[in-house]
Amino acid sequence: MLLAGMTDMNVIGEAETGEGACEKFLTHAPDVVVMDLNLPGIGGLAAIRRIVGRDPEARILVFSIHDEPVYIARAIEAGALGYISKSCEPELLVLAVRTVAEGKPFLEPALESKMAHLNVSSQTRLDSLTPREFDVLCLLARGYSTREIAGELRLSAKTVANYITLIKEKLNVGTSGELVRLAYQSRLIED
Amino acid sequence: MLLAGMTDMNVIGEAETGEGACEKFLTHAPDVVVMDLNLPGIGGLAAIRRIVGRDPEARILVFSIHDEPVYIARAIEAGALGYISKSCEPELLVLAVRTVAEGKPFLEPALESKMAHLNVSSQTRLDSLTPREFDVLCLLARGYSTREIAGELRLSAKTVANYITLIKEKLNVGTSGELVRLAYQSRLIED
DNA sequence: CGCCACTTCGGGAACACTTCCCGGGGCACG
DNA sequence: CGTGCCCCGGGAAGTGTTCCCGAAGTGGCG
Repeated sequence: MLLAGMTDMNVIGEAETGEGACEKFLTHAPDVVVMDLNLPGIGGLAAIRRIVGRDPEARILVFSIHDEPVYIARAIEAGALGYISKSCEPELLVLAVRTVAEGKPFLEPALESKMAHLNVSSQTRLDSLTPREFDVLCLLARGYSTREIAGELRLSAKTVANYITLIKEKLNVGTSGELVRLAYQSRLIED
Repeated sequence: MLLAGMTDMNVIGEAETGEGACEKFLTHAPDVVVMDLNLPGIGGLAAIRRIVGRDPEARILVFSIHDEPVYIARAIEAGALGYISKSCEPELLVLAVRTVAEGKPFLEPALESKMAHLNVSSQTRLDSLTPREFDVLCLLARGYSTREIAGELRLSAKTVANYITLIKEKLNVGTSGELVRLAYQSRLIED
């Protein structure tokens, strides 16, 4: 509603899944995309990568409840231009949309400070993961089974299983339980 | 050192494992046992049950870094007489030891209030677990593998696997990852 | 441009684990 | 003294993981 009230902009559509967002982007070619990270699992991040893959000029603003550095870093790596949290002031959202629409990066000030003194220790290890491995870890940490992750990311269960093995190796843990622990400690997950 | 300074008491020994504590108790028959919950995995709780099983009159004071109601409830259920956290005042520890030595229950005042308005919602489900199932869950949540749990609890890996299946059923989850999540949400685990 | 490294994706086979069903022993309660 | 629950584990079948492999795509670099 807030965005619809911006008279100089048109709301082109909404999507409930990463795939949907990607398709809508291709058909409508909007000036700016406001992306939620956690609609279909981690689909958000994957959708950003896919959109940017098709159109490197795409202007994507992430609008997420996650305000953890890990996610911000991943979103920017994926190709997002801006990032603000859902708890921000409405005016800030409007400003962010305008800024990103102009092709300029925008990071919510409150988050900027978080990024500055981010917990390097807990992040260094997660940094060694490739984007795709990170996607898998996110879902795994939420309690998804190998098969569910495969469905969510449109992969073969086989591939997911292989990824999980790789992740365990990289993070130097033996069980999926430890991965979930690590995810919690790295603030990949709320509550 | 603090305890050794109590002139009216003798420090009989220390144990590094649940088994060790149990043996030492049987050979020395001390007036009071100061038990750490998390020395050998969850061995603490199991050790309490074992000691109390041999000597229902055993006076056990739990001295733990865990100050969550779930643990306090489990420890008391296991047969502990007192419970104080490691963050308490030294004098309080001395008082607790004396109180328990007299066969009277002792609960650290700060923890008492926690117990009063404990998060029932998150606990109700864990309540349906039997003591042994709870032990398994605790270790599982810490990232232990089925086999490691078996080793820690001196059980067959088979039995542990069966327990895990039961736990998943009772808590209504499909994956071990979800169990770890639940454990975090129930404050079974720190960080 | 060719090379190399890395990422993404998945098949196949061997192995490990989970699930389901079962039974025995112990303990408590009416 | 049965009945029910808890604890413990075996056996068989199913499911998942691990390890090894190859193919395709991408990006850097001399």
